[in-house]
Amino acid sequence: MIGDASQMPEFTPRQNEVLEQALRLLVQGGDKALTTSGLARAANCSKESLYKWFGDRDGLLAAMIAHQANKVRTFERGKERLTAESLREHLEVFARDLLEVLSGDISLALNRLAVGQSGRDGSKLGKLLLEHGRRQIDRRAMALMDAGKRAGLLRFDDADAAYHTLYGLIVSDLHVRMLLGEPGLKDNARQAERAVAAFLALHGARQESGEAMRLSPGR
Amino acid sequence: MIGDASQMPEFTPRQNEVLEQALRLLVQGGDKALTTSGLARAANCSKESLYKWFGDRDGLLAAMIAHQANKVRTFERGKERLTAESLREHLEVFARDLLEVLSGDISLALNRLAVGQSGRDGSKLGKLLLEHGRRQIDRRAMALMDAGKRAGLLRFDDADAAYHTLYGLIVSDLHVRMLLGEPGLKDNARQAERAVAAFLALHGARQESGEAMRLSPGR
DNA sequence: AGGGAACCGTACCGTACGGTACCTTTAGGA
DNA sequence: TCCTAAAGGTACCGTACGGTACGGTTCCCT
Repeated sequence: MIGDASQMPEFTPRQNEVLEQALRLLVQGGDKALTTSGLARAANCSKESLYKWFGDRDGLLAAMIAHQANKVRTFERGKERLTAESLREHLEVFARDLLEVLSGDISLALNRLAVGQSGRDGSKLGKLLLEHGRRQIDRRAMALMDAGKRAGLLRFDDADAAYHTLYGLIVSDLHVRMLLGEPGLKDNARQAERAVAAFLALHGARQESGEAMRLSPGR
Repeated sequence: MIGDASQMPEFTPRQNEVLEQALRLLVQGGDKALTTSGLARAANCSKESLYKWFGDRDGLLAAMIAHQANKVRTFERGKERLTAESLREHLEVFARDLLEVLSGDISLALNRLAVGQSGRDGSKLGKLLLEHGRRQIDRRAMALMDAGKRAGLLRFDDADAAYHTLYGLIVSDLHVRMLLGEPGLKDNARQAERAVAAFLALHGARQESGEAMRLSPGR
């Protein structure tokens, strides 16, 4: 809760309250449950106010995404000196956080909404979601990878490609499966460990990590 | 109703024709464009026939998935002897095919539909889609991996985990991005190459492939 | 105290969908 | 040739949504 003066749609407290209710409705019942009448009833506001504040239904959806993005601020990591161990630790924390975020109720509901809408509206919502929701976590990962490379702990030519590799190792098809309604993983930490071990085997400077995959130690 | 032992719903030619039109409508305009009236008009059939054949709208959607799954049969691979090179080639073909399938119009439209529906119906469609659409390609990959291991070309403890690793390396977040409306890759082949190189670096028996990532040769 | 803006609650409108009913048309079997 | 079953065409019903209009209420500003 710091006074962050970044770029802001910045809604009033009342509007934030309404948006929170809107998210709740969306999470509980999908986009069919998010009707203007229903939201007005649930949030104790009038439909007229909704249209005055957000323009139309699409404006409301966009506002919900912006609102959620405003809530999920990610910490900038301290500038400690990286060791092989601390890098691995940071990568695993990142992996766990990523899995946590992707499997969150609100994230899933918003992604489902944007996916469902993406055929008709020229994927406006999808773009918004990727922009707002992904930029933070992407930056964090890229900073981490850059620091790793600068410290001589990681090797790669294309940071973007390496990040996509890391992302794929962490998430695989879990995101889509969860979007389709499958329950998430039982153990995010284990998945994070394995993904990071594989990533270090591919892009780590030391080769010994290459054996980690075969041993696959339980934690 | 002759003794075809396999488990397919098996629609009549007329019904398949209607389902094809339904898929066309879905691809073009998303689920809002797939209305019973619209489908009846587009397919020159009556709404009453639609309800007689498929029960209700959900039945129609399920039938569309089954119909599409019936179309996408994957070849069982011949039992040639595997070498390191042929394994790599097979893996790359698999990767390209996977990317091709996932970025297909109909696949994307059906996945969008199932994702949008997955909040309300207990993810019935999502299960159907994963079941019908994924089983074929999963089996093909697992057979390939098993053959690779048996030939001493691949090393892993858990075939399922290794397959998920391969899948993540190939697809990363591409599927979700495409579902959200982003255009697909320009070059599937390049992505397939890189993913397979990384996979072999992790699970291949020969270590020399580990260097492939750093050199990252052009095609 | 008074005036005005913002907002709530509700009633209303047009539309479009899912689903049903009814009638007409075609095709095949005796 | 006639009869029956399947399927096309269409009109219809109930419902629910997005969006608008309007009267009443709260609250702030001066």
